[in-house]
Amino acid sequence: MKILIIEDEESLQRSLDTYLTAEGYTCSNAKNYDIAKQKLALYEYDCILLDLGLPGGEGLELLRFLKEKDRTDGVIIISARNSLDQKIEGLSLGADDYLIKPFHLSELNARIASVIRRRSFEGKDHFTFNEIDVDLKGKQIKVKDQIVYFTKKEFDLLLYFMTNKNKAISKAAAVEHIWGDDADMADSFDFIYTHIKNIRKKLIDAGSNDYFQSIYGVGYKFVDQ
Amino acid sequence: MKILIIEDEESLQRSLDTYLTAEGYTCSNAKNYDIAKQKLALYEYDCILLDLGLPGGEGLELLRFLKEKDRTDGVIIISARNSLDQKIEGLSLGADDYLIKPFHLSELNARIASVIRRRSFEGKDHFTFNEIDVDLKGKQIKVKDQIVYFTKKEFDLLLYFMTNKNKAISKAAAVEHIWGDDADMADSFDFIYTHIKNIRKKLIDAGSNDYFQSIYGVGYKFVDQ
DNA sequence: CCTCAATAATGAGTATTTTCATAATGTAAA
DNA sequence: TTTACATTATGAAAATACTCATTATTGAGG
Repeated sequence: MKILIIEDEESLQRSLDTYLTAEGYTCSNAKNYDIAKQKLALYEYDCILLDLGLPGGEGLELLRFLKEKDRTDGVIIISARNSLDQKIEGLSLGADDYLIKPFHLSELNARIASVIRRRSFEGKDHFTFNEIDVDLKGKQIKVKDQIVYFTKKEFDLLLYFMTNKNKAISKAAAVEHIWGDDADMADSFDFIYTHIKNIRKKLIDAGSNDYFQSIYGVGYKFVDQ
Repeated sequence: MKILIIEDEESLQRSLDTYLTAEGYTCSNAKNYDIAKQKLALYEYDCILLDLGLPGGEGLELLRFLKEKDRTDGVIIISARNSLDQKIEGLSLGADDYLIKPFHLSELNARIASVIRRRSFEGKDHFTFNEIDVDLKGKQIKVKDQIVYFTKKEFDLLLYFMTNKNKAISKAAAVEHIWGDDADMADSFDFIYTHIKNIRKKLIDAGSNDYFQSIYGVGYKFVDQ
């Protein structure tokens, strides 16, 4: 997953890059309008973090550029709350989300994941990976064209990992995804082991592979292989 | 719950008023800056729906006014997506949420409920109603100073009804609140009967009243009485 | 390589959530 | 009033989710 960080404030840019790289994203940086435009001309990104605080309203300019070109890159706007004069036209210009500084990196991470996931589903009603086919509308999963029944939690979890293929997912992140806001209610994440075990069993029983690779001290990665 | 609708487009204003009144809110209308300001000077509202499309940026002006006066009314901004020149400074100015036209009334309804709920919790860690005391941090409920154990779903449901005291809640709305996004996965809402039954029993066993009044064809209302 | 401590997997038990069949109740029409 | 029909209540059973104790695996440091 490729992310473009458009941010002039160097310390923030560096934290973002470090954090997101650790999260498994491939980051590219642009510290001003020109570099950003140049990179945007060359590549598409899964998600663009755009600081509207670039001088001279250049942030909005970039957003307009993307819109004109019918680009489908996900965009998350970052802006300062105290810059009252800063115009936030962004959402009308098609940005996917916004964040007001200061924000927690984990919050950013969640939004990026959500934007990427939303985009990867856009218009689709099936999500396929090798012999696994997830029917998003019918909430049904087929493995090798055979319906395999997964419980709701299993379904959510499997889909979550599939949409984050080859990306290490911490247990905490997975639990937050299952539990949503109530995640803080959980005092132990142990039940994730049970769910993973059950999903693995169902997949293997259906003649598929164990795509879940456990990452010691972190969580799991759903791998190609 | 009092809502102020600041909207100049008459047909939209009327739909909002009709719908929200049916939802049990008390609506007040303002079709321009002057009327809005006048009403705001007289009353506080639980939620203000503010169309930023008022001529001459008057919408933002109202928002600044509220901010200056340290008003705590909830504010949801409504704005048109295609009005590219419209400046959406709103979020920096302390609005609680925004909606881009056109939107579904049910979506608006959900946001209003969420804004009102959030505000009613602001800074509190207890939510009390007669002899029922909900410890929001400790996720614990006391009835007549005795701890009564509710399961997670029961807890959420009871709290939801308590925060919507005297307001009819449809089963669909309650289920959506329990299930979140997965609500569409539900093909039957029957389990709500069981949950309500169990909550009622626990409350009555603890010496409290049955505050749940069932509304035929709709759902339930948590009443004062 | 071993050893050790930390983390993960597993199986079985417990609790919660949901479904289902049935009974009770409310509403409107005959 | 009845009657018919739809909605809600209830108890019990089934499915699901979570916990816990035990065993296995991992990776760091000797």
